[in-house]
Amino acid sequence: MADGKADAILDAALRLFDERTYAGCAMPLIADAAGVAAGTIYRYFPSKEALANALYRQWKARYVECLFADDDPGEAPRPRVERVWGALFDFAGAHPAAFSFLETHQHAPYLDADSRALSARLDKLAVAFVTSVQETGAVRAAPAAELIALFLGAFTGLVKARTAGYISFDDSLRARSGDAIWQLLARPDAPTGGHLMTRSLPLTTRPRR
Amino acid sequence: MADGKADAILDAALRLFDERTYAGCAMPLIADAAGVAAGTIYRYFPSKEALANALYRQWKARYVECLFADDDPGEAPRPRVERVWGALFDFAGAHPAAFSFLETHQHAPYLDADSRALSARLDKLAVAFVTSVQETGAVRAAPAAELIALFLGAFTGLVKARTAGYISFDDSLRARSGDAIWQLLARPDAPTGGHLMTRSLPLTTRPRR
Amino acid sequence: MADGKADAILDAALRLFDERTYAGCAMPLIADAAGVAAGTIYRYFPSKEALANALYRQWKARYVECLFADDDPGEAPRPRVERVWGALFDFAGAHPAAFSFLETHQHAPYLDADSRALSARLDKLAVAFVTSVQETGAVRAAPAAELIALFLGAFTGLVKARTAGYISFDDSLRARSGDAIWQLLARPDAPTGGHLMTRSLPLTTRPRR
Amino acid sequence: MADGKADAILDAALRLFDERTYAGCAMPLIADAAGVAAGTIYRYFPSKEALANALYRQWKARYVECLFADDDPGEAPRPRVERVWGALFDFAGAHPAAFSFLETHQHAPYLDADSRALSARLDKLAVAFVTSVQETGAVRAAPAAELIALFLGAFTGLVKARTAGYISFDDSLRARSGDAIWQLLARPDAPTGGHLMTRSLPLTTRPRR
DNA sequence: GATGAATGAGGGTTCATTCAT
DNA sequence: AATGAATGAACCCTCATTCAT
Repeated sequence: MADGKADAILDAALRLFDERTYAGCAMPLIADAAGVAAGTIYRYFPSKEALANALYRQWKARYVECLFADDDPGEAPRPRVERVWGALFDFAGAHPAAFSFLETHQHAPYLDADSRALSARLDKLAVAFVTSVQETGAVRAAPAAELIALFLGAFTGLVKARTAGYISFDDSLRARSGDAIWQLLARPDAPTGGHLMTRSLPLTTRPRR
Repeated sequence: MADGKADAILDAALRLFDERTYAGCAMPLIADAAGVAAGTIYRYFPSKEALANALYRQWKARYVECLFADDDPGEAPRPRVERVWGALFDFAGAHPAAFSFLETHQHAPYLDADSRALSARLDKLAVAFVTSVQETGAVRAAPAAELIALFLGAFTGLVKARTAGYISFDDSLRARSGDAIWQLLARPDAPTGGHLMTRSLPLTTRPRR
Repeated sequence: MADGKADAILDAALRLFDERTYAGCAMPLIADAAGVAAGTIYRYFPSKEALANALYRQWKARYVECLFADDDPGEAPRPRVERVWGALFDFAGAHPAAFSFLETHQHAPYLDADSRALSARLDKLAVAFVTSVQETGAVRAAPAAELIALFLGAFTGLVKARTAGYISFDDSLRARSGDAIWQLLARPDAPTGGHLMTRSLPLTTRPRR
Repeated sequence: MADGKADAILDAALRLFDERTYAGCAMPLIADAAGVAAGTIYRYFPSKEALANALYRQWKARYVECLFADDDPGEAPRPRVERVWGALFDFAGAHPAAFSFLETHQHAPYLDADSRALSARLDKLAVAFVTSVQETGAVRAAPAAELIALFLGAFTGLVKARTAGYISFDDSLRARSGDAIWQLLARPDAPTGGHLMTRSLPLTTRPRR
């Protein structure tokens, strides 16, 4: 995972910031974990704050990139939602510390304007996605922020449970939780149907009221 | 909320630990926020770590206490689930910082054995609750830890969204999200029914396979 | 010389900044010399830079205050000049490190606006003094800055020679150097005269050419 | 001024040591200013201290060399003094940073025995010069160190005033200040005479008392 | 020879904790 | 009991120096 020194430092920082919080881990600790001297960090990052921002941006960018990468607005809502859920699984499965770090440090005081801008961009994409699936009528009419909070919060819960050792990420979890989260989002009185049907019958899904 | 000095200190610490993390806030800062001198904290708590543990235990105990306080194992699953969801709403609505603190600092390295024991006790209660509602057949057959993670994670998502100013806690949110979370937990092919029916038809809910 | 801790710190800093330059002496060194812990300095001064500025201002103010304190514009030029020379002697005799510090750190990059303003104020007073004594015709018609440079530079030379152990400050030095400096300043073809005579018999002293 | 790399390094170090003090400037800064890599300095100078000493010695040697280069003990005191004053002007005019560096770092703690020896040699030459001109009776009978301090201090004052932008070095300054400094040194009651006469009448200049 | 990345001791500064008041 | 000045270890960061390239 770590090729150059900068990467080794970023990797070590990611793990330690996630485990011990930003303020809770000393630069020499990160240096040790990265296998470099304390001073070396400063050849790559001008300060601890800059390191944390670089870290945040790096992962947030990857996160944004893969989250809606395969989304197809022409598809039916359920597969779209499950695809995003699957993308979360893929991302957090491969980079649990990164996912956790991004969630935990969402509004950290040391994040600079660029980092916040990136975060805001993701927020907008998420709102656009939710609004888009809501427009089909298959998804609850709640405020987008609310559904995002439930959806993302639920997934974050899984990641934390995994980190705590309570559960493990596998295909069965992915399938079960994907179904569960769809039920959470689905308009209760809408014809939900199975995977196969949803795709073929989007037009029949009409809100009753 | 703050009666004696100890309470003032605990209140200040709660807010600041939640806002700035444990390592990110200095004792004099807590003292200032509590309106006492730095040295005074040490008359009530032997150390910063002890203060954090006292804080954690105080709120975790209240949390545990109110979470399943009104649970009635004889009731139907849906109202039982919604009652717990409502208890979360009540608790987090009244003490958002406390809820957030408990969630964030769940596995903090400074928590001592007693704090962890308390945490484990809540975990057990939660597992027992989930197992209990699963036994009726109305709730998904997933591992309890998984459902707890989704359920609690989703609620935590709401609290964070509220803190970020994206949503606000009100009755409509409570109703909407209560319904959504039930759908997340409910056995997909079970007769979900309305609130009133759920209670009367638990026995008919049979898994297909 | 040092009463409270702040004074002890200022005294230690004065001596060490003078001996080893600002960048050349570490805060713990100052703390040791002041007989306090390193952290204690920061209860009185927010930073090393602030300490240096406080030091500069403290002494510059005293310096300005005593330099022209006894100057009487109605007096004859020579006694006025010698009074200032005497004031320098008194000040530098009592506080050699302070005088040296003020001279050496005159344009130090860490001096803030207030410190520079104080310095500029002294410069103006000096120019006003020189201009005033020049107006009598008894002092060279050179630019004020030039005469000040020579005058103050000569005195600084004495202080450095004293610090190096080459000379010692006593009444005979004061008298000799006071006379010498007057000769440096005096208009060459002006009636110089002795101390007593200067005032009453200027006209009898005729240059040969 | 910079031929090889060593010279470039010395030139950069001279300017920076003078501007920011020895402890106040980092080796990479000097390297940058010299247009070489940090490590390259160590191919020419074993350490920062050694670099500073080399610098000090280089300039002190040139300084000593040119200060009394044209002195002719057979000449009259006034022209001899003014020649030295002129040599100072030439040296400091051509190398203001060098002059300033030599004066400021006179007793710097990092100077080694050789550097101090060189400094002592100059001191001796200066004392010899002063003693020599005093013997003619045309110069004050004060201790040589005292006259040197006044003389050199006055000149240093001019250099500092120039650096600060208060004055500029030109022929009129040289003439005016040369006259002034002679008046400072001249025996008050001795026949001072003009330039031309002084030279022809050294033997007649007898102290009266 | 020259480079500049890497080192780690030491710099300025903060902060958990103590203790005289 | 309460204070807050004082402490010094530990923090983030700099920099003289080294060494693989």
